Amino acid sequence: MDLENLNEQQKQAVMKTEGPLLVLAGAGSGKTKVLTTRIVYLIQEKKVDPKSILAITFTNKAAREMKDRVINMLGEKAYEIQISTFHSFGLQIIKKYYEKLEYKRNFTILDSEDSLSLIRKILKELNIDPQIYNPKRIRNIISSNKNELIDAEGYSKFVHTEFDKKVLEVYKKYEKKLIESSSLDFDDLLMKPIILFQKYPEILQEYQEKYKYILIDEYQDTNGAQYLLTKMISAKYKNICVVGDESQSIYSFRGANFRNILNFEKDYKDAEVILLEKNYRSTQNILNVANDVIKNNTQKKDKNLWTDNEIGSKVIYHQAYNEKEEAHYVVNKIVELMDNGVDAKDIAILYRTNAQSRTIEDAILKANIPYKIVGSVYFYNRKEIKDLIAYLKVIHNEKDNINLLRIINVPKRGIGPKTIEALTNKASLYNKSIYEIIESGKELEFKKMIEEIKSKKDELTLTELVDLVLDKSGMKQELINEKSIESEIRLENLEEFKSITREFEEKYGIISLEDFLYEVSLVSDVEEYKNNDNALTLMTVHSAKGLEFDYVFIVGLEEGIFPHRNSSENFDEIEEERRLFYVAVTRAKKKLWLVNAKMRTIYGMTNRSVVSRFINEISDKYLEKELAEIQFNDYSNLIDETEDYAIGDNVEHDEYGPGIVVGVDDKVLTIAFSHQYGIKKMIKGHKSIKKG
DNA sequence: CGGCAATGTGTTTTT
DNA sequence: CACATTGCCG
Repeated sequence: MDLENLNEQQKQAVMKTEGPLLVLAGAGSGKTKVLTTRIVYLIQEKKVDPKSILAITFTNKAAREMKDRVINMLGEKAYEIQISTFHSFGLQIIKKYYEKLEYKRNFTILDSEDSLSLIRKILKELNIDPQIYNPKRIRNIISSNKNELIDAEGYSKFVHTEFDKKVLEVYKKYEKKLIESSSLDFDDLLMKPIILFQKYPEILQEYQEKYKYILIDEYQDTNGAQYLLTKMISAKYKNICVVGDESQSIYSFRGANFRNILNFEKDYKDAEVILLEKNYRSTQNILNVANDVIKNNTQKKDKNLWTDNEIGSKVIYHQAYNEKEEAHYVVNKIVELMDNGVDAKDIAILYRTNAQSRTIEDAILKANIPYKIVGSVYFYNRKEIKDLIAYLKVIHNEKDNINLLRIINVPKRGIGPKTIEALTNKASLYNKSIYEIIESGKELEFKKMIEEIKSKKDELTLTELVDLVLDKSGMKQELINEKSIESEIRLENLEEFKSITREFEEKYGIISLEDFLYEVSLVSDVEEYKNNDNALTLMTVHSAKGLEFDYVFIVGLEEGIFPHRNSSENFDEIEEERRLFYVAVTRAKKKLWLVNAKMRTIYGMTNRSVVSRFINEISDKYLEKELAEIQFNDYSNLIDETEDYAIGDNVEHDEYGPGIVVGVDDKVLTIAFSHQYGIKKMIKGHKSIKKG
């Protein structure tokens, strides 16, 4: 087999098939190529049975990409390789051994929003004030414990404060309710297989024997459960190859532990380590910027990206006057690029928080550039879609109280909070599901409706079933009656959903409701089904991981935004923000712009911003700085240079009303406005301020 | 029970 | 500012 198009390190990583191997793959160093070539090498050269290879990724997208590439290289045989995400792998195990885990065959997978409503419900039942015990926070605590394999019982050992005590109470009830409703949350998909393996060593052995060769992508993002799961399965043959880059670990807030990668050599004594430092993606200038910043992190392996690519133009650092001008600047540059023949799809605007997309979107709309915003509103998170799926889930598993409560009064059928409370109480009194104890009233009509659909479901295709649900539930009619733009969009989304079910049917032939629900539960983004048209991409840096673009704009490089204010206190969190910045920079192939604004309005408050520390960490020799005070003419007439101020002057602001000057410096006034606006800094002589 | 006004809250999010 | 959630009243 031909390995000639690989570099020396890549070749080593492919050929070292036996024993533990750690591949530290810098951004753009050909990681996926190594992984896929390695799989092919195992099969073709080492005559390994495709069935004994397990390759694990984090996203469906990555799994699919790997699969496609391997299919291209291997053909038919590739279908026998187990290439899947952590969660779908976990699900497969649970599907096989659900009985040993006390689950019914028709268990439900709850998404994070479902978990949250379950927690809200539990708080209510336990009479715990959600103001003090924030449901989201509690969910996160429970989730991170599960990711570290700490169940409620285990958590009881960590209880110190009153707060912990309440969390424990909720956690216990949460566990109980999941079992009662035969439901699993996302974390269970990883945790339950481990519990299964611990309880039944013979089952673990079966998996150890089956998967003699294991590959894990993005190892820096593994959490405790994922780490242990793969460790257990690889324990016998120890042919485990992990690929990752600790400098790209950006999900620690979700339990990812990049120390898993740093500790790999300790975990596997005879591990070999291969560094992939040659970058095939970016210009030297871009890499220099990335290296300059990331070297300020203390927790990392030494690694220095280099490239044979050209030096390229310097990275532009542009400071705009405010966020509108920031957007204006970026859009102008993009128009320029496109005038010079660049395709919109080769350009991306990256930001730290979704909220930043608005201003940019406005500017893009004015310039009439085709664009797409990735990941802000997930298709499956839209209300009407979630409602429809909730119906399907209840039809599949009537014990699923969470989804039942979601739709019992959707569309409105006169079942209000009182009735719901009564039903909930009765259900817990008799230790039955809500569905079971329904015997009268409007809710009985609801139950009969579900029963009717259930009785017909076996004769229908999935798409027909969806139609029946939309019809019988009244969801469709409600939207038709509403006749608003909003309801039109919702109806369209439901149609879109049917096109997805149709696609499933084309792909798999007859697909059961069960399989469809499992699949849908593990796929959160419909973009994955959609074609990539030629559009400019707007997205958060997090969503940009793993992608690349010729031209990249990173905006909002200000203290408080990037790095984010919630992370600026804590050392570890700042390092994570820095890794995030590193990820952002290394997305760019040809040219990179770093952009920020001097003034920014957040939550309706305008404040002067401080340049992001990451900008200051970059050596001047790689940067071309454009520190525009006022970039565009239409702003210059707002400044009146003749006005002079002193401390104590009374002023009147267009928006904030009366204020008193409390500070004057060269160009900037500090003004105290009424308390709802607070103290603000403004450019001296700005037309929005008048002496009063 | 359902609709509307008041109030509060505010990162990132592979599954 | 923009959105979600809560609380009150018809």
